[in-house]
Amino acid sequence: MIVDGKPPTRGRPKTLERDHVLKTALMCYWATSPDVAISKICAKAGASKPGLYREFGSDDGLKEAVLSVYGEIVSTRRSEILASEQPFSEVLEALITYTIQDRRALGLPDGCLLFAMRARRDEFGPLTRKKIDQLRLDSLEKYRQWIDRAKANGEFRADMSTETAALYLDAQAGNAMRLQKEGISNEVIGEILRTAFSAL
Amino acid sequence: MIVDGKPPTRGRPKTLERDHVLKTALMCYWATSPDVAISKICAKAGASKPGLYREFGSDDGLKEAVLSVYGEIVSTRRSEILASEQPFSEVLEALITYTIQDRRALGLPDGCLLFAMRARRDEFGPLTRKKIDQLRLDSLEKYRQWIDRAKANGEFRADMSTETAALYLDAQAGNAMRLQKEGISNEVIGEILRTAFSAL
DNA sequence: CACATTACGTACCTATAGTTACGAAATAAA
DNA sequence: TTTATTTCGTAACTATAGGTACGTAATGTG
Repeated sequence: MIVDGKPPTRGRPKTLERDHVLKTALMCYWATSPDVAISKICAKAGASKPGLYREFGSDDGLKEAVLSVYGEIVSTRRSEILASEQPFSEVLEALITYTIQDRRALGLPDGCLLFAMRARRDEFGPLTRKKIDQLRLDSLEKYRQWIDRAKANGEFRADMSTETAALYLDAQAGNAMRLQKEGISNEVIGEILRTAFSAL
Repeated sequence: MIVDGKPPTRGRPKTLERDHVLKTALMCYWATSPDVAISKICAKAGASKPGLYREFGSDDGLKEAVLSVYGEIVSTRRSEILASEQPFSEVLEALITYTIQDRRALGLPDGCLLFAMRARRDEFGPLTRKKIDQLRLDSLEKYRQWIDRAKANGEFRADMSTETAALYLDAQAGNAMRLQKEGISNEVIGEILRTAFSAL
């Protein structure tokens, strides 16, 4: 069988749609919890269990792959916002807007899968744990760079360490996502975020 | 067998130490996660499984009972702090001191069991869910009362609704407990709390 | 003493989790 | 067509979860 420019390969052609499975698992984890059983994901994705294991190796491997996809999306968007050359306060406002967007209207679950999984880090396998840690470090690093730039511009108080400020921003974002998952309205969450950011 | 002032009762005397089991379960849940299996709690407490089920009815019942104990302790201490007649800012500082106390030095696990369980509310049975909701409502109510008193004294900005302020305080406390569980130092957490509270 | 009563805990039950053995199916190469 | 190769998915396996049936032990009562 010839597909695209790939050279023809021997053996039975693969039919498992990796991306579809990943997206299915992502939505399952995100909408409910990362506890969702592999069997359920298989059923929802219309894939067989051995197929999943061939592709991802294990439950741990699947979760790692899902987090890679999810982390890529979230991290990309955040980088775009933080890399902006706008004034500090406007970037803050953009962060708020992004955070409290109406996910339901976009067909997305409330809350943030990454924060949900971070809260249960120790329950996962080594691959997932490593991915969680990496995404967290990446996130903090992006915040740090942004804050350091703001400090250089005199837009950020010098009496707060960059590290603490990054932790603060990350914590407030996590807060917002948890409140959203608990059903608090986005307006109130916005008010809370603005209050928290007004301290910077 | 005659114990205390209780009238003698027929049948084999009960040997299961309810309080000991509750404390054991509490520490298990708190130190790791509320996922800890009943069998493990039995082993740690030196009790039999049927004994546990006779006493608490189910996994759900045990978790509810544990939350009752834990909630009572936490809520009592918070009430003491919030009921103080000290100035608003000093009560805030007392809240911070209480929040970032060195739990390890007291032989207690880091973090807060209640916040940990709230994050996973939907995974529990009806009794536990109800208890979680009740404790959360109690907590918010205490914050509201305190804020309203502060407003009456002119110690709190009038442009923020009491409801939102209560949510804000509760959210910051939850944040602190999660950061503590993640291993962030209490000094940094204190700095973050002071920053968050400085916005009020 | 025998009896009614209550709690005890061993040894099981059922359901479900993650995981895989293995024979069948589908392809390219010989 | 046959063979080598690769993937397929049914039907298992093992471990562990929450939960309980039931015979036994320990008490007060008559």
